Amino acid sequence: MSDIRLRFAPSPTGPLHIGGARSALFNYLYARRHGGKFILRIEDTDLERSSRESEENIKESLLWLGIDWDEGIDRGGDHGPYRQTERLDLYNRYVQQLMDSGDAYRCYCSPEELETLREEQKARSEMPRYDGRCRHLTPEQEEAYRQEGRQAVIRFRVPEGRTLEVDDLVRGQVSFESDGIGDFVIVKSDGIPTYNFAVVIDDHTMEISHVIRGEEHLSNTPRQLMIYDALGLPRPEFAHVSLILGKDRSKMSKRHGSTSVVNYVEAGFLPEGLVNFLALLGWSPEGEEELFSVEELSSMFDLDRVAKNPAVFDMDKLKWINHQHIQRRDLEELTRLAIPFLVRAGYLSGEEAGERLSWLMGMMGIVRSGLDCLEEVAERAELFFRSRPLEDPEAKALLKEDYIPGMLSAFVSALADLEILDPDGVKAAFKATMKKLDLKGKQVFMPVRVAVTGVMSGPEMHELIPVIGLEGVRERIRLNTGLEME
RNA sequence: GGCCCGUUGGUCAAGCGGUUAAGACACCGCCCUUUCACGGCGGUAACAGGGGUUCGAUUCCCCUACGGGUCACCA
Repeated sequence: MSDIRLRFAPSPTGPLHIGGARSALFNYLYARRHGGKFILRIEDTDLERSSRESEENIKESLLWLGIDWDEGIDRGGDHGPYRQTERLDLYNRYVQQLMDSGDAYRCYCSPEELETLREEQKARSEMPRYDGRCRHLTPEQEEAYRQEGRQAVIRFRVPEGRTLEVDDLVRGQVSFESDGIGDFVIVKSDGIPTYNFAVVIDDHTMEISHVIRGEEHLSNTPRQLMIYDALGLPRPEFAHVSLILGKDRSKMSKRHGSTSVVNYVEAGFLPEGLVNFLALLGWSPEGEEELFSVEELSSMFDLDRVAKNPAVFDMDKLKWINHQHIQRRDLEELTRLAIPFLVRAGYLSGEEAGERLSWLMGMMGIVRSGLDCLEEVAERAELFFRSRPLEDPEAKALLKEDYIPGMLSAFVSALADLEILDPDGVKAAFKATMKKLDLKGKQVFMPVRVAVTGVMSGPEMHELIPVIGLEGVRERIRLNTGLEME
């Protein structure tokens, strides 16, 4: 039995962010790789911003990505509850311990007073931080504040002159001076612990062995280290992964476009494509291969190949990787995944889709090579469902020649004569038409394409025609040229 | 501003004292294709700057510059 335990601990304050997804993925992959457990904990101590809706979104997104958890919310386990607001009693015990040892104290400063303090410090161009004015209140002073109706917070008493060191699994030795850190709040005035405190208690009581998280938490680490030390608790291993940046090299945020996992679900990316891309953002495999399934990643991933430098989110590469995974997916599965997009485009109804599955598979087999994501199927598949009205002047010009009606008619009857309408048959029909009327390929291929599809480009005609069928061909020619085909 | 982290082609990224400095995406070219894509082949393109250490630095150390993160009763 392995004692490797990792966790993903999001705050349910919005949909799962792409950076959060990568953190979750790294934790998950590390746990899988080393035969450990992966736990999902919800950090909802921010009552204002937390919502069940966000929690649901996060869970859904994780499951969509294929990142399932062994323990935690909805799964149970021996270390619950897994939602911080349900663990308040537990935190209180540790707070009491810190109060008893003198490592924590009550502070009665009002938000306004603290704001004024910060302003003053800024004006003197000092670092804004709590000055410790409530550090040594007498019981009488405390009582007086309470009489005023003031609500206390509990602050951690930061020791002076201490050097805090982390041996970070990706960044190496990193040290901080405690003198640069002011006494910070561990319990808010409403009695709810703050992140920096709760995370320590939770990671300890849940026996988390490795904390893999974003670099934005690196500067929080010394605070957490001091709490571990004050409580006499063993520290987990830490690994801080660098941030994912937007095109302008600042932390990826809303203004960079699609930042939540649901955005990619909606655009029709495949979970394995997004996972593959995310894994490659900040981590690199040993060989030159870049396309992997989650299972493969699970057997390869490790922290020693995680990069220290931040990575810019490259949409082009995501598309390419997703394109590759689209080509690898089972055709029927891919077709089923594409159906919602076809329905949304108005090409067919959900019921029809079920009845025409094999036909749809035939179509997908042709268009999939051009897809970076499923959303694009709406455009790519359009000509299988309807002919665009003939608008392109260049295309129109092609149908003006005198020989066109005869040629089309000959071609359609050649198609009609076929025993089976398959790619080879269509090729034969093209040949027969050219031979019969003594025409060159140039006079036949493009005009037929335009007459049938209304546009100058698209899949090979010998692939397209068997799928739309003889009637489809007749109908489209009638639509685009007004000619009736026998 | 203090503290912390980082800096190899446009982007991801290998490299862990001696290499013609990989590979991928993007881009460009050619081929395939009587179309557009797909696909195949090839090409352009990088060690931020300055000091050390060393026989030798992309690699180790220091400084500078630049980028980012963080300094909340948010996580």
